[in-house]
Amino acid sequence: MTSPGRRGLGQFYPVLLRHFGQQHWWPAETRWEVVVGAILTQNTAWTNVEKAILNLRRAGALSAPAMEALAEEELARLIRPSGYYNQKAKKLKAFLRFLRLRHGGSLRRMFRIETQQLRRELLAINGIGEETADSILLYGGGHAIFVVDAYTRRILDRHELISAQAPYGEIQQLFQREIPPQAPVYNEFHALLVQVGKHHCLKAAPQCAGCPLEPFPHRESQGVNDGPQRT
DNA sequence: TGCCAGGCCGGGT
DNA sequence: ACCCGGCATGGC
Repeated sequence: MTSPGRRGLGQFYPVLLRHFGQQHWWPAETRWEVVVGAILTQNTAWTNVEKAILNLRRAGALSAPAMEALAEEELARLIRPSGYYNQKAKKLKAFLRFLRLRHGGSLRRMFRIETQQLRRELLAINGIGEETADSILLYGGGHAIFVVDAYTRRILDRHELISAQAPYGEIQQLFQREIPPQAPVYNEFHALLVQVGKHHCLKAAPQCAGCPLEPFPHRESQGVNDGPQRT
């Protein structure tokens, strides 16, 4: 009978889907935009990324060749609203160089590489860590790999399914063991977790009331101790 | 006003 | 193998 996860997890998905509906992620027009967005959204609110992408579009720089033609300083200026703009301009340039040298500048060719092999290649690029690599793989290339982000960590920690300090790979494997590897499902599931995270399981306050996952076992506070004693 | 947001890197222990 | 400081903007 294969118990569905230790508790929840597998059961979260249908509940969230029913509550929020399809998310239609990643919010981008093209696969190249997915790559750009994945880098720009590192530790940054998506609304700021939207401003940066709008700047790029208005400058006609929202394609790989056009972006690569820009001076790094000019690219940094355009993506300024997304924060860390000097770092991120460098990262975009690093990805562009990788794409051109290693895959002839073609995302279609790049995404034909086997999942784990391509993942290693992406991680070797300076500025691409695990979450960014997996976002590109899943949302850009349709590879069946689960994306773990801060929301995912917080939600699983809140439900005591795994420690928030657990290594990325452990959390990822938890999902990939429980959920059969289908990209559309991984895509939707992660998008739904972000949706939950935006309204509940906040860093500052729990906000458990009204959460669709409220029926599942969880703790209200996030401290190691149970928060302030109520005496 | 301070805290937060869909991380990652490099240097130090 | 961890831990930390740095990177930066815009919204509430």
